[in-house]
Amino acid sequence: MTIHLAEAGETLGPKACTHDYQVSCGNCRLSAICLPLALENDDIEQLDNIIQRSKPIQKNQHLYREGDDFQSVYAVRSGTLKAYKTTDDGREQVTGFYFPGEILGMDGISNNTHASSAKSLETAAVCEIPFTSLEKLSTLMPSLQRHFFQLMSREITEDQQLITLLSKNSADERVASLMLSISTRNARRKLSATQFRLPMSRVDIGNYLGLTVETVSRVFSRMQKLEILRVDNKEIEILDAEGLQEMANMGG
Amino acid sequence: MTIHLAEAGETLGPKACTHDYQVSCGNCRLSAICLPLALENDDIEQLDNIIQRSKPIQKNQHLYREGDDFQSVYAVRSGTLKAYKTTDDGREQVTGFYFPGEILGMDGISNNTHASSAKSLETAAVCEIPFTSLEKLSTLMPSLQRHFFQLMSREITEDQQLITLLSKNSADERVASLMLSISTRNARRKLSATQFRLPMSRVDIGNYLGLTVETVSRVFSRMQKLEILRVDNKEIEILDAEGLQEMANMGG
DNA sequence: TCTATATATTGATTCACATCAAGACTGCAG
DNA sequence: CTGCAGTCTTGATGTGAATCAATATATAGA
Repeated sequence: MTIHLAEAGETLGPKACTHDYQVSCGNCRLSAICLPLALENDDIEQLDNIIQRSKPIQKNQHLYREGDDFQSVYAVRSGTLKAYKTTDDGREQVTGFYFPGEILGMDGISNNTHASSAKSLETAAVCEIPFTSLEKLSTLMPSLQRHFFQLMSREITEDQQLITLLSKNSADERVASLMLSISTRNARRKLSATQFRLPMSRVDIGNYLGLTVETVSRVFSRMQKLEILRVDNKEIEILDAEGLQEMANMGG
Repeated sequence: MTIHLAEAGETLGPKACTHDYQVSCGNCRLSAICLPLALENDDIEQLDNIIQRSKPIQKNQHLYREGDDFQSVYAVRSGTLKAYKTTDDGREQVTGFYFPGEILGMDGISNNTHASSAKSLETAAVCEIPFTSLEKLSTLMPSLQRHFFQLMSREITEDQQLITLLSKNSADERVASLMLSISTRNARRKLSATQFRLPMSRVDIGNYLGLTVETVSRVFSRMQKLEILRVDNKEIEILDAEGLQEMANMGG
Protein backbone atom coordinates (compact mmCIF):
# COMPACT_ATOMS: atom_id res chain seq x y z
CA MET A 1 0.00 0.00 0.00
CA THR A 2 1.23 3.48 -0.78
CA ILE A 3 0.84 6.96 0.54
CA HIS A 4 -2.57 8.45 1.21
CA LEU A 5 -2.00 11.98 0.03
CA ALA A 6 -4.82 14.04 -1.34
CA GLU A 7 -5.06 13.44 -5.04
CA ALA A 8 -8.17 15.44 -5.80
CA GLY A 9 -7.49 18.20 -3.30
CA GLU A 10 -8.27 21.80 -4.10
CA THR A 11 -5.65 24.49 -4.11
CA LEU A 12 -5.09 26.20 -0.80
CA GLY A 13 -7.58 28.86 0.21
CA PRO A 14 -6.48 32.34 1.21
CA LYS A 15 -6.36 31.45 4.93
CA ALA A 16 -3.98 28.56 4.41
CA CYS A 17 -0.73 30.46 4.07
CA THR A 18 -0.25 30.57 0.32
CA HIS A 19 3.11 32.12 0.98
CA ASP A 20 4.23 28.74 2.32
CA TYR A 21 2.89 26.67 -0.51
CA GLN A 22 5.62 26.92 -3.08
CA VAL A 23 8.49 27.66 -0.74
CA SER A 24 11.79 25.90 -0.47
CA CYS A 25 13.23 24.92 2.91
CA GLY A 26 15.55 27.87 2.51
CA ASN A 27 12.80 30.43 2.97
CA CYS A 28 10.16 28.43 4.86
CA ARG A 29 9.30 30.28 8.04
CA LEU A 30 9.05 26.93 9.88
CA SER A 31 12.60 25.87 9.11
CA ALA A 32 13.80 27.06 12.51
CA ILE A 33 11.62 24.36 14.07
CA CYS A 34 11.77 21.71 11.39
CA LEU A 35 15.38 21.90 10.22
CA PRO A 36 17.47 24.08 12.51
CA LEU A 37 20.58 23.31 10.54
CA ALA A 38 23.63 25.28 9.65
CA LEU A 39 23.52 24.19 6.06
CA GLU A 40 25.32 25.58 3.07
CA ASN A 41 23.11 26.96 0.31
CA ASP A 42 24.16 24.02 -1.74
CA ASP A 43 23.01 21.59 0.94
CA ILE A 44 19.61 23.22 1.28
CA GLU A 45 19.14 22.87 -2.44
CA GLN A 46 19.91 19.15 -2.25
CA LEU A 47 17.42 18.79 0.59
CA ASP A 48 14.80 20.70 -1.36
CA ASN A 49 15.27 18.34 -4.25
CA ILE A 50 14.24 15.27 -2.27
CA ILE A 51 11.31 16.87 -0.43
CA GLN A 52 7.89 16.71 -2.03
CA ARG A 53 5.29 19.31 -1.11
CA SER A 54 1.83 17.84 -1.13
CA LYS A 55 -1.54 19.19 -2.06
CA PRO A 56 -3.69 19.94 0.96
CA ILE A 57 -4.97 17.08 3.07
CA GLN A 58 -8.65 17.29 3.96
CA LYS A 59 -9.93 16.98 7.50
CA ASN A 60 -10.14 13.33 8.63
CA GLN A 61 -8.06 12.14 5.70
CA HIS A 62 -5.28 9.66 6.45
CA LEU A 63 -1.67 10.46 5.69
CA TYR A 64 -0.81 6.82 6.32
CA ARG A 65 -2.31 3.86 8.13
CA GLU A 66 -0.97 1.34 10.59
CA GLY A 67 0.44 -1.50 8.52
CA ASP A 68 1.12 0.53 5.39
CA ASP A 69 4.53 0.20 3.79
CA PHE A 70 6.84 2.82 5.16
CA GLN A 71 8.24 5.16 2.51
CA SER A 72 8.54 8.61 3.99
CA VAL A 73 8.47 10.77 7.05
CA TYR A 74 6.41 13.97 6.96
CA ALA A 75 6.88 17.53 8.15
CA VAL A 76 3.69 19.42 8.95
CA ARG A 77 3.49 22.66 7.00
CA SER A 78 0.03 23.78 8.12
CA GLY A 79 -2.85 22.27 10.08
CA THR A 80 -2.62 19.60 12.76
CA LEU A 81 -2.50 15.82 12.61
CA LYS A 82 -2.90 13.08 15.17
CA ALA A 83 -1.02 9.79 15.21
CA TYR A 84 -2.84 6.86 16.77
CA LYS A 85 -2.93 3.11 17.19
CA THR A 86 -6.07 1.02 17.26
CA THR A 87 -6.23 -1.65 19.96
CA ASP A 88 -7.50 -5.17 19.29
CA ASP A 89 -10.92 -4.28 20.63
CA GLY A 90 -11.19 -1.18 18.46
CA ARG A 91 -10.33 1.53 20.93
CA GLU A 92 -7.99 4.30 19.87
CA GLN A 93 -4.75 5.34 21.55
CA VAL A 94 -3.57 8.71 20.29
CA THR A 95 0.22 8.71 20.49
CA GLY A 96 0.79 12.30 19.49
CA PHE A 97 -0.51 15.53 18.03
CA TYR A 98 1.64 17.15 15.34
CA PHE A 99 1.67 20.90 14.74
CA PRO A 100 3.35 22.91 11.96
CA GLY A 101 7.10 22.41 11.92
CA GLU A 102 6.89 19.01 13.61
CA ILE A 103 7.81 15.70 12.02
CA LEU A 104 5.88 12.46 12.13
CA GLY A 105 6.13 8.95 10.78
CA MET A 106 9.44 7.94 12.31
CA ASP A 107 7.91 4.92 14.02
CA GLY A 108 7.76 3.24 10.61
CA ILE A 109 11.50 2.97 10.14
CA SER A 110 12.11 -0.07 12.33
CA ASN A 111 9.92 -2.52 10.38
CA ASN A 112 9.48 -0.71 7.08
CA THR A 113 5.83 -0.61 8.11
CA HIS A 114 3.94 2.21 9.79
CA ALA A 115 3.32 1.28 13.42
CA SER A 116 0.56 3.86 13.77
CA SER A 117 -1.93 5.75 11.63
CA ALA A 118 -1.88 9.48 10.99
CA LYS A 119 -5.01 11.48 10.29
CA SER A 120 -5.58 15.15 9.70
CA LEU A 121 -7.64 17.03 12.29
CA GLU A 122 -8.29 19.91 9.91
CA THR A 123 -7.21 20.88 6.42
CA ALA A 124 -3.46 20.50 6.45
CA ALA A 125 -0.38 20.46 4.27
CA VAL A 126 2.77 18.41 4.73
CA CYS A 127 6.20 18.02 3.21
CA GLU A 128 6.91 14.44 2.32
CA ILE A 129 10.49 13.33 2.86
CA PRO A 130 11.24 9.98 1.20
CA PHE A 131 13.30 8.07 3.70
CA THR A 132 15.74 6.34 1.36
CA SER A 133 16.67 9.71 -0.15
CA LEU A 134 17.03 11.11 3.34
CA GLU A 135 19.33 8.24 4.29
CA LYS A 136 21.53 8.75 1.28
CA LEU A 137 21.74 12.46 1.83
CA SER A 138 22.52 11.88 5.51
CA THR A 139 25.68 9.96 4.72
CA LEU A 140 26.84 12.97 2.71
CA MET A 141 25.71 15.60 5.23
CA PRO A 142 26.73 14.75 8.80
CA SER A 143 24.69 17.65 10.18
CA LEU A 144 21.57 16.21 8.59
CA GLN A 145 22.33 12.77 9.99
CA ARG A 146 22.78 14.28 13.41
CA HIS A 147 19.57 16.25 13.08
CA PHE A 148 17.55 13.12 12.39
CA PHE A 149 19.17 11.20 15.22
CA GLN A 150 18.16 14.10 17.43
CA LEU A 151 14.62 14.25 16.09
CA MET A 152 14.12 10.56 16.77
CA SER A 153 15.63 10.90 20.20
CA ARG A 154 13.26 13.77 20.92
CA GLU A 155 10.33 11.56 19.93
CA ILE A 156 11.60 8.97 22.43
CA THR A 157 11.88 11.47 25.29
CA GLU A 158 8.43 12.85 24.51
CA ASP A 159 6.94 9.39 24.55
CA GLN A 160 8.63 8.79 27.90
CA GLN A 161 7.10 12.00 29.22
CA LEU A 162 3.70 10.74 28.16
CA ILE A 163 4.36 7.36 29.79
CA THR A 164 5.10 9.13 33.06
CA LEU A 165 2.08 11.40 32.72
CA LEU A 166 -0.21 8.44 32.12
CA SER A 167 1.03 6.30 34.94
CA LYS A 168 1.66 8.88 37.66
CA ASN A 169 -0.64 11.85 37.14
CA SER A 170 -4.28 12.62 37.84
CA ALA A 171 -6.81 13.70 35.24
CA ASP A 172 -6.36 17.37 36.22
CA GLU A 173 -2.61 17.13 35.88
CA ARG A 174 -2.80 15.41 32.50
CA VAL A 175 -5.11 17.97 30.94
CA ALA A 176 -3.13 20.86 32.43
CA SER A 177 0.08 19.41 30.97
CA LEU A 178 -1.43 19.11 27.53
CA MET A 179 -2.67 22.72 27.62
CA LEU A 180 0.79 23.88 28.61
CA SER A 181 2.38 21.80 25.87
CA ILE A 182 0.10 23.29 23.22
CA SER A 183 0.72 26.76 24.60
CA THR A 184 4.50 26.28 24.40
CA ARG A 185 4.37 24.90 20.90
CA ASN A 186 2.23 27.83 19.79
CA ALA A 187 4.72 30.26 21.24
CA ARG A 188 7.51 28.57 19.33
CA ARG A 189 5.62 29.36 16.14
CA LYS A 190 5.18 32.99 17.24
CA LEU A 191 1.49 32.50 17.96
CA SER A 192 -0.32 33.42 21.15
CA ALA A 193 0.67 31.32 24.15
CA THR A 194 -2.53 32.30 25.97
CA GLN A 195 -5.29 32.10 23.37
CA PHE A 196 -5.79 29.36 20.83
CA ARG A 197 -8.30 27.06 19.24
CA LEU A 198 -7.91 23.37 20.02
CA PRO A 199 -7.74 21.46 16.74
CA MET A 200 -8.71 18.18 18.40
CA SER A 201 -11.98 16.97 19.91
CA ARG A 202 -12.54 16.06 23.55
CA VAL A 203 -12.54 12.42 22.47
CA ASP A 204 -9.08 12.85 20.94
CA ILE A 205 -7.82 14.51 24.10
CA GLY A 206 -9.23 11.63 26.13
CA ASN A 207 -7.68 9.04 23.84
CA TYR A 208 -4.34 10.78 24.16
CA LEU A 209 -4.41 11.23 27.93
CA GLY A 210 -6.00 7.91 28.80
CA LEU A 211 -9.25 9.47 30.01
CA THR A 212 -12.89 9.37 28.96
CA VAL A 213 -14.59 12.33 27.25
CA GLU A 214 -16.67 12.95 30.34
CA THR A 215 -13.61 13.26 32.53
CA VAL A 216 -11.91 15.64 30.10
CA SER A 217 -15.02 17.77 30.02
CA ARG A 218 -15.27 17.81 33.81
CA VAL A 219 -11.63 18.88 34.12
CA PHE A 220 -12.25 21.78 31.74
CA SER A 221 -15.29 22.83 33.78
CA ARG A 222 -13.26 22.64 36.98
CA MET A 223 -10.44 24.71 35.46
CA GLN A 224 -12.98 27.26 34.31
CA LYS A 225 -14.53 27.50 37.77
CA LEU A 226 -11.05 27.99 39.26
CA GLU A 227 -10.49 30.77 36.69
CA ILE A 228 -7.40 29.07 35.33
CA LEU A 229 -8.85 28.76 31.83
CA ARG A 230 -11.67 30.31 29.89
CA VAL A 231 -13.16 27.49 27.81
CA ASP A 232 -15.62 28.13 25.01
CA ASN A 233 -15.96 24.84 23.21
CA LYS A 234 -12.60 24.54 21.40
CA GLU A 235 -11.58 28.10 22.07
CA ILE A 236 -9.15 28.26 25.00
CA GLU A 237 -7.81 31.21 26.92
CA ILE A 238 -5.26 30.72 29.65
CA LEU A 239 -6.20 33.15 32.41
CA ASP A 240 -3.74 32.02 35.05
CA ALA A 241 -0.59 30.52 33.54
CA GLU A 242 1.00 30.08 36.94
CA GLY A 243 -2.05 28.28 38.28
CA LEU A 244 -1.99 26.03 35.24
CA GLN A 245 1.68 25.21 35.83
CA GLU A 246 0.89 24.41 39.44
CA MET A 247 -2.00 22.20 38.45
CA ALA A 248 0.24 20.32 35.99
CA ASN A 249 2.96 19.69 38.55
CA MET A 250 0.79 18.98 41.59
CA GLY A 251 2.32 15.93 43.22
CA GLY A 252 4.07 15.01 40.02
CA MET B 1 29.51 14.81 34.66
CA THR B 2 30.85 11.71 32.96
CA ILE B 3 30.09 8.06 32.73
CA HIS B 4 29.46 5.97 35.82
CA LEU B 5 31.19 2.77 34.88
CA ALA B 6 32.63 0.51 37.50
CA GLU B 7 36.16 1.56 38.20
CA ALA B 8 36.94 -0.69 41.11
CA GLY B 9 34.96 -3.66 39.82
CA GLU B 10 36.25 -7.15 40.28
CA THR B 11 36.88 -9.47 37.37
CA LEU B 12 33.95 -11.56 36.29
CA GLY B 13 33.16 -14.65 38.31
CA PRO B 14 32.70 -18.05 36.66
CA LYS B 15 28.94 -17.58 36.30
CA ALA B 16 29.27 -14.33 34.38
CA CYS B 17 30.03 -15.68 30.93
CA THR B 18 33.77 -15.21 30.75
CA HIS B 19 33.61 -16.37 27.17
CA ASP B 20 31.90 -13.07 26.36
CA TYR B 21 34.31 -10.85 28.19
CA GLN B 22 37.07 -10.33 25.68
CA VAL B 23 35.11 -10.93 22.54
CA SER B 24 34.84 -8.74 19.49
CA CYS B 25 31.50 -8.01 17.85
CA GLY B 26 32.53 -10.48 15.19
CA ASN B 27 32.24 -13.48 17.49
CA CYS B 28 29.86 -12.19 20.19
CA ARG B 29 26.94 -14.57 20.44
CA LEU B 30 24.61 -11.59 20.98
CA SER B 31 25.48 -9.90 17.72
CA ALA B 32 22.43 -11.34 16.01
CA ILE B 33 20.29 -9.24 18.39
CA CYS B 34 22.54 -6.27 18.88
CA LEU B 35 24.02 -5.74 15.41
CA PRO B 36 22.25 -7.86 12.82
CA LEU B 37 24.32 -6.31 10.06
CA ALA B 38 25.71 -7.65 6.86
CA LEU B 39 29.08 -6.12 7.52
CA GLU B 40 32.37 -6.79 5.82
CA ASN B 41 35.12 -8.13 8.07
CA ASP B 42 36.79 -4.81 7.66
CA ASP B 43 33.69 -2.96 8.88
CA ILE B 44 33.34 -5.13 11.94
CA GLU B 45 36.90 -4.36 12.84
CA GLN B 46 36.22 -0.63 12.60
CA LEU B 47 33.19 -1.04 14.81
CA ASP B 48 35.19 -3.06 17.32
CA ASN B 49 37.70 -0.28 17.48
CA ILE B 50 35.21 2.30 18.73
CA ILE B 51 33.41 0.04 21.19
CA GLN B 52 34.68 -0.12 24.75
CA ARG B 53 33.98 -3.17 26.84
CA SER B 54 33.50 -2.29 30.47
CA LYS B 55 34.37 -4.01 33.68
CA PRO B 56 31.31 -5.49 35.39
CA ILE B 57 28.72 -3.17 36.85
CA GLN B 58 27.58 -4.07 40.35
CA LYS B 59 23.95 -4.47 41.31
CA ASN B 60 22.27 -1.08 41.91
CA GLN B 61 25.12 0.82 40.33
CA HIS B 62 24.23 3.58 37.87
CA LEU B 63 25.40 3.45 34.27
CA TYR B 64 24.30 7.07 33.86
CA ARG B 65 21.95 9.48 35.59
CA GLU B 66 19.24 11.82 34.38
CA GLY B 67 20.95 15.11 33.59
CA ASP B 68 24.41 13.65 32.94
CA ASP B 69 26.20 14.73 29.80
CA PHE B 70 25.43 12.33 27.02
CA GLN B 71 28.50 10.62 25.58
CA SER B 72 27.60 7.08 24.64
CA VAL B 73 24.91 4.54 24.11
CA TYR B 74 25.31 1.10 25.69
CA ALA B 75 24.71 -2.47 24.61
CA VAL B 76 23.95 -4.92 27.40
CA ARG B 77 26.34 -7.86 27.36
CA SER B 78 25.13 -9.64 30.49
CA GLY B 79 22.76 -8.87 33.34
CA THR B 80 19.73 -6.60 33.23
CA LEU B 81 19.33 -2.86 33.64
CA LYS B 82 16.36 -0.59 34.17
CA ALA B 83 15.96 2.92 32.78
CA TYR B 84 13.84 5.29 34.83
CA LYS B 85 12.85 8.89 35.40
CA THR B 86 12.20 10.44 38.80
CA THR B 87 9.13 12.66 39.07
CA ASP B 88 9.15 16.00 40.87
CA ASP B 89 7.69 14.40 43.97
CA GLY B 90 10.29 11.64 44.02
CA ARG B 91 8.32 8.78 42.54
CA GLU B 92 9.98 6.57 39.95
CA GLN B 93 8.74 5.83 36.44
CA VAL B 94 10.59 2.88 34.95
CA THR B 95 10.70 3.44 31.18
CA GLY B 96 12.27 0.16 30.22
CA PHE B 97 14.10 -3.01 31.19
CA TYR B 98 17.16 -3.90 29.12
CA PHE B 99 18.31 -7.48 28.61
CA PRO B 100 21.49 -8.81 26.94
CA GLY B 101 21.75 -7.73 23.32
CA GLU B 102 19.56 -4.66 23.84
CA ILE B 103 20.70 -1.08 23.56
CA LEU B 104 19.94 1.78 25.91
CA GLY B 105 20.77 5.45 26.30
CA MET B 106 19.38 6.73 23.01
CA ASP B 107 17.11 9.21 24.77
CA GLY B 108 20.20 11.31 25.50
CA ILE B 109 20.92 12.22 21.89
CA SER B 110 18.35 14.98 21.51
CA ASN B 111 19.72 17.31 24.20
CA ASN B 112 23.20 15.92 24.71
CA THR B 113 21.92 15.11 28.19
CA HIS B 114 20.55 11.84 29.49
CA ALA B 115 16.78 12.15 29.88
CA SER B 116 16.62 9.15 32.19
CA SER B 117 18.80 7.22 34.61
CA ALA B 118 20.01 3.67 34.09
CA LYS B 119 20.74 1.32 36.96
CA SER B 120 21.84 -2.28 37.07
CA LEU B 121 19.41 -4.81 38.57
CA GLU B 122 22.15 -7.39 39.05
CA THR B 123 25.82 -7.69 38.20
CA ALA B 124 26.02 -6.74 34.55
CA ALA B 125 28.42 -5.93 31.75
CA VAL B 126 27.90 -3.50 28.89
CA CYS B 127 29.61 -2.38 25.71
CA GLU B 128 29.98 1.36 25.61
CA ILE B 129 29.57 2.92 22.17
CA PRO B 130 30.77 6.55 22.08
CA PHE B 131 28.18 8.39 20.06
CA THR B 132 30.41 10.77 18.14
CA SER B 133 32.48 7.83 16.90
CA LEU B 134 29.28 6.04 15.98
CA GLU B 135 28.08 9.07 14.03
CA LYS B 136 31.32 9.33 12.09
CA LEU B 137 31.36 5.65 11.31
CA SER B 138 27.71 5.82 10.25
CA THR B 139 28.45 8.30 7.49
CA LEU B 140 30.97 5.80 6.12
CA MET B 141 28.81 2.71 6.61
CA PRO B 142 25.24 3.19 5.37
CA SER B 143 24.15 -0.14 6.84
CA LEU B 144 25.27 1.02 10.27
CA GLN B 145 23.42 4.31 9.86
CA ARG B 146 20.31 2.42 8.86
CA HIS B 147 20.69 0.05 11.78
CA PHE B 148 20.73 2.90 14.28
CA PHE B 149 17.78 4.63 12.68
CA GLN B 150 15.96 1.34 13.04
CA LEU B 151 17.04 0.83 16.65
CA MET B 152 15.76 4.27 17.59
CA SER B 153 12.55 3.70 15.70
CA ARG B 154 12.08 0.43 17.58
CA GLU B 155 12.49 2.29 20.87
CA ILE B 156 9.73 4.65 19.72
CA THR B 157 7.34 1.85 18.81
CA GLU B 158 8.04 0.09 22.08
CA ASP B 159 7.35 3.25 24.05
CA GLN B 160 4.10 3.62 22.13
CA GLN B 161 3.17 0.06 23.05
CA LEU B 162 3.74 0.92 26.69
CA ILE B 163 1.67 4.10 26.34
CA THR B 164 -1.22 2.04 25.01
CA LEU B 165 -0.77 -0.59 27.70
CA LEU B 166 -0.84 2.02 30.45
CA SER B 167 -3.84 3.91 29.22
CA LYS B 168 -6.07 1.12 27.96
CA ASN B 169 -5.29 -2.06 29.87
CA SER B 170 -6.16 -3.48 33.27
CA ALA B 171 -3.66 -4.56 35.89
CA ASP B 172 -4.04 -8.21 34.83
CA GLU B 173 -3.42 -7.35 31.19
CA ARG B 174 -0.37 -5.24 31.97
CA VAL B 175 1.37 -7.88 34.05
CA ALA B 176 0.50 -10.61 31.54
CA SER B 177 1.97 -8.49 28.73
CA LEU B 178 5.20 -7.97 30.63
CA MET B 179 5.55 -11.69 31.33
CA LEU B 180 5.04 -12.42 27.63
CA SER B 181 7.55 -9.78 26.66
CA ILE B 182 10.19 -11.22 28.97
CA SER B 183 9.42 -14.72 27.71
CA THR B 184 9.83 -13.63 24.08
CA ARG B 185 13.06 -11.82 24.76
CA ASN B 186 14.42 -14.89 26.57
CA ALA B 187 13.55 -17.06 23.61
CA ARG B 188 15.42 -14.70 21.28
CA ARG B 189 18.51 -15.34 23.37
CA LYS B 190 17.96 -19.12 23.17
CA LEU B 191 16.88 -19.30 26.80
CA SER B 192 13.73 -20.92 28.12
CA ALA B 193 10.54 -19.11 27.16
CA THR B 194 8.65 -20.81 29.97
CA GLN B 195 10.96 -20.70 32.98
CA PHE B 196 12.98 -17.75 34.13
CA ARG B 197 14.02 -15.67 37.08
CA LEU B 198 12.72 -12.10 37.15
CA PRO B 199 15.69 -9.76 37.58
CA MET B 200 13.48 -6.93 38.85
CA SER B 201 11.55 -6.48 42.10
CA ARG B 202 7.78 -6.17 42.39
CA VAL B 203 8.29 -2.46 43.02
CA ASP B 204 10.14 -2.12 39.71
CA ILE B 205 7.38 -3.97 37.90
CA GLY B 206 4.83 -1.65 39.50
CA ASN B 207 6.82 1.43 38.57
CA TYR B 208 7.04 0.20 35.00
CA LEU B 209 3.38 -0.76 34.62
CA GLY B 210 1.90 2.13 36.59
CA LEU B 211 0.68 -0.09 39.44
CA THR B 212 1.40 -0.42 43.16
CA VAL B 213 3.40 -3.33 44.56
CA GLU B 214 0.28 -4.66 46.20
CA THR B 215 -1.59 -4.80 42.93
CA VAL B 216 1.31 -6.54 41.16
CA SER B 217 1.46 -9.08 43.95
CA ARG B 218 -2.28 -9.70 43.78
CA VAL B 219 -2.14 -10.22 40.02
CA PHE B 220 0.59 -12.84 40.45
CA SER B 221 -1.52 -14.59 43.08
CA ARG B 222 -4.53 -14.56 40.78
CA MET B 223 -2.50 -15.95 37.87
CA GLN B 224 -1.19 -18.67 40.13
CA LYS B 225 -4.69 -19.62 41.25
CA LEU B 226 -5.80 -19.77 37.61
CA GLU B 227 -2.80 -22.02 36.94
CA ILE B 228 -1.46 -19.70 34.28
CA LEU B 229 1.82 -19.14 36.11
CA ARG B 230 3.75 -20.82 38.85
CA VAL B 231 5.24 -18.02 40.92
CA ASP B 232 7.90 -18.66 43.54
CA ASN B 233 9.17 -15.25 44.54
CA LYS B 234 11.17 -14.18 41.45
CA GLU B 235 11.12 -17.61 39.87
CA ILE B 236 8.45 -17.77 37.16
CA GLU B 237 7.12 -20.72 35.23
CA ILE B 238 4.55 -20.21 32.49
CA LEU B 239 2.13 -23.12 32.80
CA ASP B 240 -0.46 -21.99 30.28
CA ALA B 241 1.05 -19.83 27.54
CA GLU B 242 -2.24 -19.62 25.70
CA GLY B 243 -4.07 -18.50 28.81
CA LEU B 244 -1.40 -15.88 29.38
CA GLN B 245 -1.81 -14.58 25.82
CA GLU B 246 -5.54 -14.43 26.35
CA MET B 247 -5.13 -12.56 29.61
CA ALA B 248 -2.81 -10.06 27.93
CA ASN B 249 -5.20 -9.38 25.08
CA MET B 250 -8.47 -9.42 26.98
CA GLY B 251 -10.38 -6.39 25.76
CA GLY B 252 -7.27 -4.79 24.48
C1' DT C 1 -33.55 27.63 6.62
C1' DC C 2 -34.58 23.26 9.22
C1' DT C 3 -33.26 18.72 10.40
C1' DA C 4 -30.09 15.14 11.58
C1' DT C 5 -25.98 13.72 13.64
C1' DA C 6 -21.86 14.30 16.08
C1' DT C 7 -19.89 16.46 20.01
C1' DA C 8 -19.99 18.29 24.66
C1' DT C 9 -21.67 18.92 29.35
C1' DT C 10 -23.52 17.45 33.75
C1' DG C 11 -25.32 14.19 37.24
C1' DA C 12 -25.83 9.47 39.62
C1' DT C 13 -23.79 5.23 40.37
C1' DT C 14 -20.21 1.65 40.11
C1' DC C 15 -15.74 -0.37 40.16
C1' DA C 16 -10.76 -1.20 39.78
C1' DC C 17 -7.02 0.03 41.89
C1' DA C 18 -4.79 2.89 45.64
C1' DT C 19 -4.12 3.36 50.28
C1' DC C 20 -3.71 1.81 54.88
C1' DA C 21 -2.44 -1.88 57.87
C1' DA C 22 -0.60 -6.15 59.45
C1' DG C 23 1.93 -10.21 59.01
C1' DA C 24 5.17 -13.60 56.46
C1' DC C 25 9.06 -14.53 54.03
C1' DT C 26 14.03 -13.75 52.31
C1' DG C 27 18.54 -12.98 52.68
C1' DC C 28 22.33 -10.96 54.64
C1' DA C 29 25.51 -9.52 58.89
C1' DG C 30 26.97 -10.66 63.00
C1' DC D 1 21.96 -19.85 64.34
C1' DT D 2 19.79 -15.17 65.38
C1' DG D 3 18.21 -10.75 64.39
C1' DC D 4 17.07 -7.23 61.35
C1' DA D 5 15.95 -4.72 57.08
C1' DG D 6 14.09 -5.23 52.91
C1' DT D 7 10.71 -7.50 50.09
C1' DC D 8 6.45 -9.70 49.38
C1' DT D 9 1.70 -11.14 50.39
C1' DT D 10 -2.96 -10.62 51.97
C1' DG D 11 -6.96 -8.19 53.92
C1' DA D 12 -10.06 -4.02 54.89
C1' DT D 13 -11.35 0.40 53.40
C1' DG D 14 -11.39 4.61 50.49
C1' DT D 15 -11.43 7.19 46.18
C1' DG D 16 -10.81 8.97 41.44
C1' DA D 17 -12.22 8.06 37.23
C1' DA D 18 -15.28 4.89 34.38
C1' DT D 19 -19.76 3.87 33.23
C1' DC D 20 -24.50 4.75 32.58
C1' DA D 21 -27.88 8.15 31.51
C1' DA D 22 -29.94 12.39 30.12
C1' DT D 23 -29.71 16.80 28.08
C1' DA D 24 -27.54 20.59 25.60
C1' DT D 25 -24.92 22.47 21.97
C1' DA D 26 -22.56 22.53 17.54
C1' DT D 27 -21.95 21.13 12.85
C1' DA D 28 -23.10 19.30 8.43
C1' DG D 29 -26.48 18.11 4.99
C1' DA D 30 -30.81 18.62 2.56
